[in-house]
This record gives sequence, C-alpha cells and structure tokens, in this order.
Amino acid sequence: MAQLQIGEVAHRCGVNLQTIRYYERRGLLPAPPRSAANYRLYPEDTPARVRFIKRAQQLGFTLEEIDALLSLRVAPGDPCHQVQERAAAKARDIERRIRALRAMRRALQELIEACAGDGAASQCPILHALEGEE
Amino acid sequence: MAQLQIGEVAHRCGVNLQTIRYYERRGLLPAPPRSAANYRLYPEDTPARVRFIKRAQQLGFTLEEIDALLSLRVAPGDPCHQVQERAAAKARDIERRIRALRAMRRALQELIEACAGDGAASQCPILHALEGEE
DNA sequence: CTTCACTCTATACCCGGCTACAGGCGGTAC
DNA sequence: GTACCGCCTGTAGCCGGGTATAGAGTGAAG
Repeated sequence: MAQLQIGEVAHRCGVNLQTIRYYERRGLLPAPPRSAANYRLYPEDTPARVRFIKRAQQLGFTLEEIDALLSLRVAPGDPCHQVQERAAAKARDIERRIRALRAMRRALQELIEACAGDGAASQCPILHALEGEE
Repeated sequence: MAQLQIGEVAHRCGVNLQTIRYYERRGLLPAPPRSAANYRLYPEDTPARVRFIKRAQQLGFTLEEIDALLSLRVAPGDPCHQVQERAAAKARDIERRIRALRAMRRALQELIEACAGDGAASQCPILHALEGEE
C-alpha cells in the first residue's frame, strides 16, 4: 500500500478530510496524482507533512509561515545562499520565541515558589515575563 | 499622569483602540474606573498587560489561555495549591513547546549545514523536526 | 444489481480575533 | 457658539483557518 487515499491520510493525522483539501488549495500540500476515478493518491510521507503542519501551528506559526518553512528544501545545486539565509532568519525567529517561552516559564516558577513560601512577597511575576522583548 | 486614556494605552502598545475595548469585553482587561464624562481611566500598568497579551499570542497562546495565565496571581492566603497546580501545568506545557521549537531549530541548522556542505546529502530534515512529539 | 462506504466539486457557514463605521457626547481653543 | 478631537456605545464586516452540506460518481461485497 504505497498509496494513501485522502480518508486514510486524514485518519492517520487525526484531522478532518476537508482540512487536507484545504491545505492543498493553500499550497501547503502538493496536489497529488489521481486514480482513474479521480481519487487523490497520496505518497506515504504525506501524513508526516500534515502532522508537521499541525504541530507547527500549535507553536504559533501561521499557515503562511509554515509554507515558507516547508519550502526550505535542499534541491541539489540550487540558489543555496537564499535557502541558507531564509533558514537562518527562521532560526533566529525561533530562538527569540524560545527565549520568550523560557521567560514565561521562569515567571511561572517564581509564581510557584512565591506560593510555596507564601510570604507576603511577590506581586505578579507573570506580567514582567515578557517585558523588554521586542 | 497616573491615569491613561484609552487612546494613550493603545498608542503605547501599538494596538488599535478597539482592541483594548475588545479585551475588556473578553475579560482580559479589568473594566477600569471612568471619569465624569464616562471616559475609561487606566492605571499605569495597563500597557504592560496589553503587551503581555500580544507577546503571548505570538507564542501561540489563545486569548483564553492568556486569560488563564493572567489569572494566575498570588492573592495572599488563597487557594494556593490550585494556583500552584495550574502554574505547574502551564510550565509543563511551555516546556513541551520549547522542546518542539528546539527540534525545529536543530532541523534548520542541519538544513543550513547540509547546504554549506552542498554534498548530495540530505533530503529534508525539516519534516522530521517535529516527529515523535505527542 | 443494489447497497454502502468512499471519493469528487462547489458553496456556504462558523469561530476567534480583531477592525470599521455610525451616531452621539465632552472639552478646549478660538 | 462652533470647530475639532477624543471618547462613548452599538452593530457590522473582515481575515485566517477550518467545517458542513449538497449533489454526484466509484467500487467492492453480497
């Protein structure tokens, strides 16, 4: 079974069947070959791609950004600088997000400790968690 | 100037004035006291709160989640376990996001290196970046 | 040869998160 | 007092990201 019908892909990824077609319209999934009866026949790596999209969304990337991420592929002997630059830019962006999340986690931990110590201490550390990030 | 009008808050945060009122309707901002003319008069820490909301959104939190985060405050001598538990749960969630982002960054770096080495190597490391996370 | 699950296209609707517009009041500057 | 700006409360519309529905074709099982 090298080929997957759309329902199978949707099922494996835990998403709605319409979502798959929607991603195709949006250009996030390449239009797959069709059977004689015009059924979409997906290659086996499609579920991985769909799951990537869903995970990346949970991380706060828009479909447009995810499209950009997915387009970062190494085609042998191609405009490599460009790919490298875009990848590096994305990596910096991700670095910023990680820092922001770490700040948030730190704030939560302070909150937990303040709570444990239950002194009169601490206003709200959370509000300051994301200060000073641009 | 201990009090801020809505326009000033919006301006300081770089958001639309309507957005501030929307957040109030959604319960993300407490309804501020009003002037004689029924103008909203915000305390000075309001812009920090609004910026927190915007930053957290960029990190992929929904307004509902952000509301939950903002409600995690230490009120002296209160249902402390609850706050602690919710904060800990949020911290775990954030930890997961950080791991996922690190995986993504790693994949981007592999991509960059693959590109630099420009051997025939590497298909697409990005697709595998978020594999195996639940 | 019918039945039932699966697929197709097209169109319409929904929710979250804003954003704009209409119609009206307050306040200060001339 | 009138011009103008900023605020007020509606209500309506927009965009992203789906989700549902209608009406029709496919295909394997009994």
